[in-house]
Amino acid sequence: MAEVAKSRAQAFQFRLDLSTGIPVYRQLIDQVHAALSAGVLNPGDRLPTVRQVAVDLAINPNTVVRAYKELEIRGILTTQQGTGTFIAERQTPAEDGERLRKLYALAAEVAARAGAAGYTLQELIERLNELRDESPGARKSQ
Amino acid sequence: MAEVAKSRAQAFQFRLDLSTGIPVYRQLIDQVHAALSAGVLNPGDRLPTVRQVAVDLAINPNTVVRAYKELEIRGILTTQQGTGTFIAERQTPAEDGERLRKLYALAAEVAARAGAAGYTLQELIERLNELRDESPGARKSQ
DNA sequence: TCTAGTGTACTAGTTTTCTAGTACAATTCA
DNA sequence: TGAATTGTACTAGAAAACTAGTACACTAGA
Repeated sequence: MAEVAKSRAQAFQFRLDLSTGIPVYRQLIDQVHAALSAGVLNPGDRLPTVRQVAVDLAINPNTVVRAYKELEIRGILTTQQGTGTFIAERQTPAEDGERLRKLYALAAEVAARAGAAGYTLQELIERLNELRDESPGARKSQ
Repeated sequence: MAEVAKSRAQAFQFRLDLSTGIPVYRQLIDQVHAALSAGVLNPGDRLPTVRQVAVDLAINPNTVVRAYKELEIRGILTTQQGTGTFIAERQTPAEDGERLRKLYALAAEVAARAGAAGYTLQELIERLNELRDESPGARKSQ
């Protein structure tokens, strides 16, 4: 028994809302993003195993894999076959990982809010584009 | 021959980029939005007819209809069977005004938060664009 | 080595999305 | 009224998205 996994941040659990029509794998991704921005998950934390999530939510392991894989591609987490899945220590070594990670989290949250309020992402993006064009002051101080 | 349509803002034309993988109907919607924000299209302007667009772009009339219909639902344009499709005089007829105002408020708040966190609006917009392209579904209630 | 626990790969079925085919209905104008 | 022009409705097929079934491979620990 991996007591490490048990004693640490194993508390994290996924939820599922089938009434929204939002794909399961995307809900998982969003929840990881949200947990990251909320500080519930931190670098090095272990995520529940593919099978564990599959059993808990009564879904197929591959659906969990898909979510984990996308997050891994973005550098959000790392997977180690036979060991487990963990929040990456450094999200994106390319640039300032922390900064980019927060930007992702912010974008995800914004997207979720817009959707919940009945707006398409496209609509929001257009308004933001207008704002950007209107007030160059909102840009990086130059 | 409707010389009215000919002499007025009939200049507007749709384009199509099949290499992007973005659905045709969506490209049409985006182009109307872009033309509106760019001032190329203005309230009262007539859009090319469903059939005209279908012929020009070698697509099915119903694909054009779908784009026009979504824009109509949002109050962007009005259609009149047997007459044509026009940019709505008032983009925000009463109740839609409330909706748009809230969108503006949301956009403003988002912009403020991004700025406070040290991101440019451009950065956020780019991430949102990625999110949009990743999940074009999200299913807006119809 | 052996076993338990982990992620992975391949394939397939179902659902949703997107586009098309075809016929119908409303409007305008001579 | 009747023809031409416009948008609309219904149906269906192809493609993509999403999830599932099943077997395999890697890792850690006894």
